[in-house]
This record gives sequence, structure tokens and C-alpha cells, in this order.
Amino acid sequence: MAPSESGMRVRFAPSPTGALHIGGARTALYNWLLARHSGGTMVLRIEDTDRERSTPENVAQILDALEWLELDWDEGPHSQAALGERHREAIARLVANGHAYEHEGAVRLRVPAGGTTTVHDVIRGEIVFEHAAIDDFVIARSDGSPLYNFAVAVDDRDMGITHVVRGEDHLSNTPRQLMVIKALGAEPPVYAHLPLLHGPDGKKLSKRHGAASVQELREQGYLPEAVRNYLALLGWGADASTTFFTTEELVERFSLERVSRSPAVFDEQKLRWMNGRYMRELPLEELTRRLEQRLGRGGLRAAAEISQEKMQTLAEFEPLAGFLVERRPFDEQAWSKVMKDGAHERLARARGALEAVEPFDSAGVEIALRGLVDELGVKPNKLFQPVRVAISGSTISPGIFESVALLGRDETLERIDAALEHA
RNA sequence: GCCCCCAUGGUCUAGUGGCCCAGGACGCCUCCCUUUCAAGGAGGAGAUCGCGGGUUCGAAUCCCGCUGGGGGUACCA
Repeated sequence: MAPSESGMRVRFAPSPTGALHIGGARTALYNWLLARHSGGTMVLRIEDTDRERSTPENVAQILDALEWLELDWDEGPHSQAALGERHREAIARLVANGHAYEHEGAVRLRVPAGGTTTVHDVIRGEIVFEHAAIDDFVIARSDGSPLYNFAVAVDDRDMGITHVVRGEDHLSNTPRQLMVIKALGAEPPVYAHLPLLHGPDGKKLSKRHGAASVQELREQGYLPEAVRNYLALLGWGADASTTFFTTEELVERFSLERVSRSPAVFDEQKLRWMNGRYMRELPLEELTRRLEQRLGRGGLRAAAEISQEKMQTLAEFEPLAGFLVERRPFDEQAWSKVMKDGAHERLARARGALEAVEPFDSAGVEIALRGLVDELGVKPNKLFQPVRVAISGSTISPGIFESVALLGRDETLERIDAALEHA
């Protein structure tokens, strides 16, 4: 580890405009990885100098999202608005020493007429901005309240931030912040501007692109560890072939030097695939715990066990295995697709075979049903699908033997009877 | 308008002058397995490395121009 990377003080500074977006989540993750990797400090600061937007509910949503992602912080959350004292003090100082001046009630920073300001960006190298292209910008409103570009610079200085890691949308404003820091006579932090995240249409990621916020990802049944892994790979890669990283490995291997410069598109299909892999590797106890917590009920262990390898998200448990928990109506499309060409008769025969199974476990059910298949001389699915529709209401379910065994003899026979009558 | 950033298959990426007529992953297609759906296994299609000039014995890799995309330019953050 390079000396400069030891004990980094980083900050995640979202403006509370509502749900935490995926782009913000990635920024938070990268900052968190850097703090943990360097044995440093993660500061959480809420950029709430914009009155209206900064409601307590919005702030709560951000904290909630970070907690779900299991990204903890060491300091904060600080409210930028609450730091007004420091800001006003700094403004007064700049006005006093001529670095800023009052104009129509507002205060503007004096930008040198000539020369340049260079941003040293870890990811992009040196970026030179001509002062000629930057106007004297307002740092305080006429009511005295500070503006973003000013407050950020002051806060980063006051909080001793060593590395500012944020989205590329802040790059163009960096020279302004650098000028404030310089006017204040402070040392600038190291900057790293992350490439933005885009939607499938190439435009900036937004709600229009499906799951765009952390809370939506949670609702859709994604696992936080899978989301972390996927997000880490959106703009960063450790090598040519590693795709799966435990969080410990991410902490160990993540580095700003390997962050890419071009924008990335959030691909939910790949997240789904990755999430499925994490789902299958979850210990059964853990999978059960998460499903039960999500559904607000217990007793799901057995159902979770026979469904685990078939789910890509926690949300898929219900459509796949909900029938194990609660009887549900027949899906008419499934019904008409399966219950034809003598299916009714075969279902009746299956009922008979199951009635006699002893013991009524998955192995016993399999022997009985396969035996009947041989006896009838039909393709297995000619018998299994009608049974599946009868007990689950649909054509999709976990393994049929396991499902039947789990339901138990009485429940299974009742459902088959209901199906026989339904016809 | 002006300023800044970016540019490898549909997507995420590896690649920093020869090992690349470009590697991995998702997705897609085919086959296998198979009780459905997934999963898994084996193959396959898909990239003139945005375009045009250079530099060099040699360029995805360096330079210039262009085009395209994105961001900024507020008494928003």
C-alpha cells in the first residue's frame, strides 16, 4: 500500500433528494472500500444546504439504504446545513482579505483573470482549467447562506478529508472548489472522479430504467452482498477474469488506480445472474432467515431447501414455492395447457398411487410416481405435470417429489381431489 | 455558445508498442442432462479495438484532427 493510501479519510456526501440511487450507492461503496482498505475513516455528510429537498424522510432513506447495503460509517451523519457557522465565518474572512466581494447582496469569489487551475485526478490524470472560462462565482446567497461549491470545500477542509471520491458530474466544479480551498489557505485533498452510470439507453441512469434505487433492489429480492459485488464491478476490475469477490476480497483488492474512466451501463440481467449465484451459495439457515424476514413468517426452511437452486432473487420464492405455504387457485393457462389428452385420468391414477405411499417422503413419492409412469407407459411429464398443476396451480414448481412430500399426504390428496373436480 | 471528461462485441470489462487477425463474464443461439422452471455441462455466433491522419520495423495501446456520447457552466446539489 502506498503511503498516501494509509489511513485515508474519505466521505460520502449525498444530497437527500429521495431514494439512494444506484450511482450513489456505488460511490458510497467505493469510498467505504477505500476507508476499510486503508484502515481509514468513512465520513457521512448530508449535503442539505438546499432547504426544501432536504427532508428528514429523505435523509432517513439514505441512511436506510446504506444500512441495508451494510456500508457503515465512522463519523456522521453530519448535516452540512448545521455547519453554517463555519461557512459564514469563512465567507467573512474571504471578504475581509479581498478573495471575495459582495455583489448585489450575494458574495462572489474573485477568480484570477489569467492563469489556470489544475485538478490532479487519480483516475484521469491532470486536468487544466483556464480561469478565463470561469466567472466569479457566487459563494453565498444574499441571505448569507453558503452555496454548494463553497460549503463542500470548507467542509472537506474542516473534516480533514484526504481523498474526495465522487461522480464525474462534479469534475467541472472541482476547480472552483480548489480556488476556495486556496483562498482559504488550505491544502487540497486528492481527487478521484468516478465515471457515471448510465441506463440501457445510454442516458444517465434514472427511475425510467427499472430498478434505479437501492430500495427497489431490495424490494426485488436482491442480496446486499451480491449488489455490492456487482456494483464494485461497474467501473472497476481487479484482473482479466475474476468476477466473484467476497466483501473481504473487495476491501483487499480495490484500488482507485484500476477504476475505469468511461461510463458504465447498469445491467440488471447480469445482477440477476450474479444474485442467483449468491442465493445458491447461501447456507440454508441463512436463506431461510432472509426469506422469513422478508415474508414476515416462519416455518419456511423446508420450502427454502427445495427451492434454493431455482431462485435468482428472494422475490422469486413466492411465485415458485408459495403454494407450499398456502393453497392457491389454478392458473387457467397452466391448466388448459396440461390438463388434456387423458391427463384427468392419469391424475386420478396418481392419486391412487400416492394414497398408498409409505413412508410419505420424497423417495417414497418418487418410487410410486415413477412406477405409475412405467405402468402407464407414458412420458414422465405426462404424469408429473398434471400432479404439479394440481398441487401448485401452475406449471412451475420445485421438484415434484419433494414438493408432494413436503405438502404431506392429506394436503396433496385434497388438492388433487380439488383438481379432479375442477375439470 | 464556452469549458471539461469519455470512446474495445448488445452489456460489464482485460489489455498501457510486438505474447492480441483482441482474453474473461452477462446476455443470445445450438446440443447434452432432465419431471416443469431454473441450475449445471459442452459448443457457437457476435469487435474493421468510433472515424481519419500521423509517429514507429511494428499501435487497441503514443500524437493530432474529427465524430459521437456524457458532464459542467444557477443566489441547485
